[in-house]
Amino acid sequence: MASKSFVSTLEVFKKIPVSHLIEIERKMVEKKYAKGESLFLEGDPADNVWFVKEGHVKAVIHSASGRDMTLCMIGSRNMFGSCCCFGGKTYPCHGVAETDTTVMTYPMGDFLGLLDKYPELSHAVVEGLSRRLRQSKDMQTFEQESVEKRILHVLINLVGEFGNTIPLTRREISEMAGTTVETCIRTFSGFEKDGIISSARGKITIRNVQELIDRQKVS
Amino acid sequence: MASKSFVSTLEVFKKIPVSHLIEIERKMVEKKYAKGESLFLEGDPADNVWFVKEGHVKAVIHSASGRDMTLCMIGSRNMFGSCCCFGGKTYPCHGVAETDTTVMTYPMGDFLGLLDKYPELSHAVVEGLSRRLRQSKDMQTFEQESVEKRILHVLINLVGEFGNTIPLTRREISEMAGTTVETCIRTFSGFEKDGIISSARGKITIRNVQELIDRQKVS
DNA sequence: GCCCTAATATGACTTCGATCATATTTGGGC
DNA sequence: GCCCAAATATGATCGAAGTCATATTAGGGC
Repeated sequence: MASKSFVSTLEVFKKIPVSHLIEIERKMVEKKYAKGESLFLEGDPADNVWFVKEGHVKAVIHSASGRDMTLCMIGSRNMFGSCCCFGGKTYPCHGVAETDTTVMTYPMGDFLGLLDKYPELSHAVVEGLSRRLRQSKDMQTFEQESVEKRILHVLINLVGEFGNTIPLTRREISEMAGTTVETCIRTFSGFEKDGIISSARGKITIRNVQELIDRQKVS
Repeated sequence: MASKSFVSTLEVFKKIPVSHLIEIERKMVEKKYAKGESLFLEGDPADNVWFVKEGHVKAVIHSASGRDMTLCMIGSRNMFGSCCCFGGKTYPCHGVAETDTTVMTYPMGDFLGLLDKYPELSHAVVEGLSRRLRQSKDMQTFEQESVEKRILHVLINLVGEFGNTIPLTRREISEMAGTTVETCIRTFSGFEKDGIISSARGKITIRNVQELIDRQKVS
């Protein structure tokens, strides 16, 4: 059973006895989505927590002005849904498969039961939520900075997620940085001219993260 | 004991037996701050959770470009610190007394212990965190909208906090909306001309919240 | 291999809101 | 009551980035 070992690799469950994981496992349902498919829509009843098994999922909001914004990327072995759903009856954003993706779902009601049963899980969830909240606040710090700084910020975060080669297009970066494709492309041209990144179609390679961090600080 | 009744009025503790609250109470320390004083600085060790007894506290970040931004206002009987501190060793923002304020502090380590002991508390905290996270995401939705819409958004939220008369200056609103005082004043002039608000120095009166919501939707 | 769509690229123009400057008003403290 | 600092107000200017238009390139599917 490949999926059994999957559950035990999840950070939130790491302190729960392996024998109990089998029971938890039993209620999980595996689902597959093709790139671009919706896992759930904004406003759908939030009835599951999700775990990414393979691929990447993004949380998108559609603003009144029509421009989409990517709030966050959830990579392999990460949980989502929990971040927004306790106390909320519906998903506050649109979940989209960023790549071909395999996820596991777990019923929200049962998950709340697990929190009572396992204080360690509760701790891990609270920790995860507050980490995301800190991240979110952190993003707000940059939201009034220049587009260039916001893009640098997004890139620096993505290096943590993907390593030095980021498999995303300029459009995707622009949606994460809250700008337009055109502005994003122009900014990247500048970065390439200055030699701090190189890129191919749908792929960005960072030579040295420190250079990005330094550039973010100046003027 | 006035402070004893205070603890029992806190939302997060509402499901905990009153007899246990006395013990919790014992570790709380009351502190008073004058308007403008700092409760903690960004980067201070996050060693306490806080409860507002009287007044208002704001969470501020200082961006690289020097402009301050108010992330949130915490009103009477609300908890803060928890939102950012689990798993984080330091406060990620600057806590400032928005008015003359009385707060109660509770040691972070003991609070984590309480979470294990009282699943109901754990639930309440998780719920609070995810509510704040949803709010935060919600703010991001507006951050790429026009200044007018952002200001309307801030006002609508503040009505929930203060009722129809908001005791804040245009400077304070501008810091919450991520704009300048001048632009904020100009926008308010427009609102007043159209009769959807009236105002005195440091006080904004909303005639009808629905008018704000409607205006937020157009064009 | 070819086609079509999406990604990358670049120019021209416009606009929103920041910035700077300068008044005027007002309430709290002495 | 007077003074002063902060709040409100308004004009003029500038620049970053959005918008629109148009080209070029490259990869995936048949």
